[in-house]
Amino acid sequence: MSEVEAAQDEGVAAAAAVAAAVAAAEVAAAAAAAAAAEKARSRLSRCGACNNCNRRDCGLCVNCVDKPKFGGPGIKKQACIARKCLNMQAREESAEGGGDDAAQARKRPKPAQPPTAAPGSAAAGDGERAQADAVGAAKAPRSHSDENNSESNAAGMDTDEIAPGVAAARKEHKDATWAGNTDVLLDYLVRRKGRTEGWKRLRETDLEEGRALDVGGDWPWADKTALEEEFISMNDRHRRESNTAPNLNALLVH
DNA sequence: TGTTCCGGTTCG
DNA sequence: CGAACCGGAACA
Ligand SMILES: [Zn+2]
Ligand SMILES: [Zn+2]
Repeated sequence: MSEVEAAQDEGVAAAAAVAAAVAAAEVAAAAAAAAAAEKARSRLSRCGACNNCNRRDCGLCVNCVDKPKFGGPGIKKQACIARKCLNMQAREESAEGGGDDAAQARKRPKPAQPPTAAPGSAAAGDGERAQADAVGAAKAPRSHSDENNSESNAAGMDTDEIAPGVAAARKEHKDATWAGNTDVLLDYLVRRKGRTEGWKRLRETDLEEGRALDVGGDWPWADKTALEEEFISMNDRHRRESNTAPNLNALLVH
């Protein structure tokens, strides 16, 4: 083989390689564009079917405690750690023609009602342990010095009759929820990394001495802290991978 | 209106 | 690079 011939072969090979590279690049670019376009619309939302989706707000994790509903400042804005969906689904783009399926029923969380019956009574119990008072949830534990409570009900007696046991149970229920709130909030404040701004603002306004009451609920987790840790990492891992892996069925814990 | 909480951005 | 923040659409 002459040197000229060898050089020609090399040239041909190089040209072919370039062509192949260009083609591959085009494919990759197209894929990237498609992926980017996909990412733009279509968020993921909770499946509504997994264990966590069917849980109620625990009211104790850092994410719950952050919620205004629980007296938090709403800085983190994340789902309850115990409720973080384990199988996020692509949001179905709009409603398909005609009557849609039963996907609607399992969208939003259970209201998480306060006790409707005094503990020990017939209607109490059966998995109705968790707290989370969403009804008439007062604002922050101590909203800015503002009190406007005037009884203006001159119409006489009201027909609203709540059994004394229930009223007491509700109050206790709520007190317990709020008590844990401040503790967890404070704990998180000293334990967290990074940012300062949001919570700094909180510190000078809402934070105050918390009465430690400790919620006496029987949670499914034995060691609250350990499980919380587990869920936090799961949460983040899921979040990170959700770009490429919309379905993480492997994480289902049925 | 208030709540949920994803996902992108920014901070450490 | 992971943790924290927060804009803001979807929902109730
Ligand atoms: Zn929670
Ligand atoms: Zn789910």
